[in-house]
Amino acid sequence: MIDVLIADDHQLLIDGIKTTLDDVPDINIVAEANNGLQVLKILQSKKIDVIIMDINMPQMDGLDCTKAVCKKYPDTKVVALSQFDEKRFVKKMVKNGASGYLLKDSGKDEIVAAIRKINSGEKYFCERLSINIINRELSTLDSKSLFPQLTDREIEVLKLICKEFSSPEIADSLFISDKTVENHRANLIAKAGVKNTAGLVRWAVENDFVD
Amino acid sequence: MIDVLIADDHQLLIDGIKTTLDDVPDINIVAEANNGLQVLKILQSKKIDVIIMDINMPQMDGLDCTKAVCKKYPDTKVVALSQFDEKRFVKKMVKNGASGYLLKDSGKDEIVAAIRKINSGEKYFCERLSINIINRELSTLDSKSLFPQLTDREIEVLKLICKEFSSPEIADSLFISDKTVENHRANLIAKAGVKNTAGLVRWAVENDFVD
DNA sequence: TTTCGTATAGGGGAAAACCCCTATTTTTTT
DNA sequence: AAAAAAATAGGGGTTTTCCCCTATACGAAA
Repeated sequence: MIDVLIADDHQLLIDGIKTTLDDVPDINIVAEANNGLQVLKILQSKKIDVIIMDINMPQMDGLDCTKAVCKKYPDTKVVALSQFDEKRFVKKMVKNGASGYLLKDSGKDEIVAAIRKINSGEKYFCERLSINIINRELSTLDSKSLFPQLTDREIEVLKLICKEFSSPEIADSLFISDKTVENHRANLIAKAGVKNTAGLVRWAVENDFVD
Repeated sequence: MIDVLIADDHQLLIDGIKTTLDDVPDINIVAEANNGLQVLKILQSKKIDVIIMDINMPQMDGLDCTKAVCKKYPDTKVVALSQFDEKRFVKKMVKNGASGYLLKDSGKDEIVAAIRKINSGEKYFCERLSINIINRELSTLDSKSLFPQLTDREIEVLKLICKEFSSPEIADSLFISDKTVENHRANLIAKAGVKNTAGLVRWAVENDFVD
């Protein structure tokens, strides 16, 4: 039996999925939430196998919630549910730990297949993702190897570099030495596999570390 | 009477639009295509007023096709049709000469309004484009003034900067002095309205000067 | 014909980036 | 408790970027 939580701010959609999955014997909808905070609250008391997670939610969205869930409850799998088949969202969700991606107009078979696959530890990406090219990329690689693992501080520095801050300016705004910033910058350049700050910024923009 | 061509690789969507526009007296669907090459072929024999152009198509996509059409047939207007309301796509299509942008889930009224406006030489941008801010930018400005006018040489230098070339390296590969490259770099930074090379690269990526 | 824009190139100097290192403290993981 | 990873910071140097200028040559536009 797979215990599933549905998180979406549209109750209609939750009801729709519940109805759809009503007669599936091995899938059990045991909880629902309308935003990311509710998800975290439910996880404190209930053990959940798979979360069907909308990306756009108030208070705490699916991106941040997925990140939090995958960190605190690594056994709980997340499948993203969205109306957009946008490269950025897909990549971002996978980066945050999601095991799969479904579009909101997916059929019953697809949803059921996704839940089963993901519960068994596999990945599942909706066939109709416009960028099918990245399917293979994403399903073979996991969130750790997809991107070099940047530390929180490195991401912080990277974002400031992309906002045209110089090393001394970053040092001032983070209350650290400019030598430390230069170290972070060098590590970022190495991790991104680029040659200089220009390459780093391009890599950051193309891999959604900005905005 | 407005003669319209629909270009989309999903026949279902073409049929949908045809049905929708069936009873509009002044709009006539006179042709359809499933990719960009077919569009160019049709234009050789038929005079078209407005092309409803999908962005994602096999063989030749909407971006390249729009560029080709606007160059060869300046009287034929193009309205982009896409499921993505992504800044990048919108900007790219406008840059390539499109007169408007519609989302695929637009209503009949919106499609009809767009075709009429665009046929009369105006611009039309779907209200629900998530980045409504740029609506005013785009509808008042044309494709030439949308971006600061970079010279050919500047674009050449810019692309090399984005490819992680340093000024001396660029100088070597273009057979000019590194001082000249530095001048181009400074002019680029000024034209882009950014502070340093990091900002320039980000601006270049976001405005599709790379790749 | 004169002006304007573009491409070219230089001088000179300050700031930043880049590249080696080493090293300590703190946090996380095992 | 020990080991690993992350964050901190420094020394010392080279290269590049950045910011002032000036200046010439050329072609196109006014």
